[in-house]
Amino acid sequence: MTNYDHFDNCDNFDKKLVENIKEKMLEDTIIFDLADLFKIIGDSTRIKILWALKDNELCVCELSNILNMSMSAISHQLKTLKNSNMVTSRRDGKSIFYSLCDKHVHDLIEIGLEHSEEVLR
Amino acid sequence: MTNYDHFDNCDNFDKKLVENIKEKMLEDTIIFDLADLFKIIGDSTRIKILWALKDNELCVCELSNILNMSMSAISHQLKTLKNSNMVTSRRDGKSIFYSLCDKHVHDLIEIGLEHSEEVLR
DNA sequence: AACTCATTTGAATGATTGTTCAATTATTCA
DNA sequence: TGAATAATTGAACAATCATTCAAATGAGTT
Repeated sequence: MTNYDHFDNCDNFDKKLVENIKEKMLEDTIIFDLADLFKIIGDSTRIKILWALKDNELCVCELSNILNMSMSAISHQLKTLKNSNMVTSRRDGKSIFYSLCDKHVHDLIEIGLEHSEEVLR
Repeated sequence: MTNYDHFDNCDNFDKKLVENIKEKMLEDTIIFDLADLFKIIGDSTRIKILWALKDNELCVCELSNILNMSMSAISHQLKTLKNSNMVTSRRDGKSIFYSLCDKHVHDLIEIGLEHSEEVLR
């Protein structure tokens, strides 16, 4: 556990400000959860899947056709999305239908869309 | 350019629905920009940096102390944040002060925080 | 000018990740 | 039961990425 305390001595180092910011820093568990959340939607394939599932439930075969990707690739990504509680599935005969778990998931993408133009210039 | 058209023939394949979703799919450029945006804030170090810069401008030395990481690591991350137009810098003497480029950046993290508890169970 | 301070840079490393491929499971239908 | 369909799985591969280390830069100081 390295402690980089040899870096607390630059000329303008504002000890009070730094301590204040340290106190107000988010807890590590929260930060890691938050990073994980953004990591999940930080992939174009997964964004497409979530966008396709916006108003419909779809089977792997249909998603594979919509994204023009192999069913295996889609299935792997659906598993990731399921592990993050973003999609659920239900079996109907031979097919398995996926749908959004939570409206929050879609909201986040919408909000990202609104901000992306402005943030990324 | 593989075309996975051998996947458009499962029993329940809803051709109309699939075509409809394809039409409403986001443009690729938009999806990639959006994925890039989420990718950038999908890292705990960068989230901490952005959170620390919420209300203050800070130099690399201070950030290095707040995150307890080497200045080199911080500097590398600041560079990616700068390339994504999320932070700016200004030199003052020997130090270089970084600050948030845009309120949208911080908004996105706040929104992610609100949603993360509900999305991630 | 030489010296220190604050930061940046580039190469190297280990870790993670998205997709492919081949094999496997689970269900339906004949 | 056996064949066909729909989806999942795990290993393998290449690509990307965060951090470290050592060296280099640029600004202030003496």
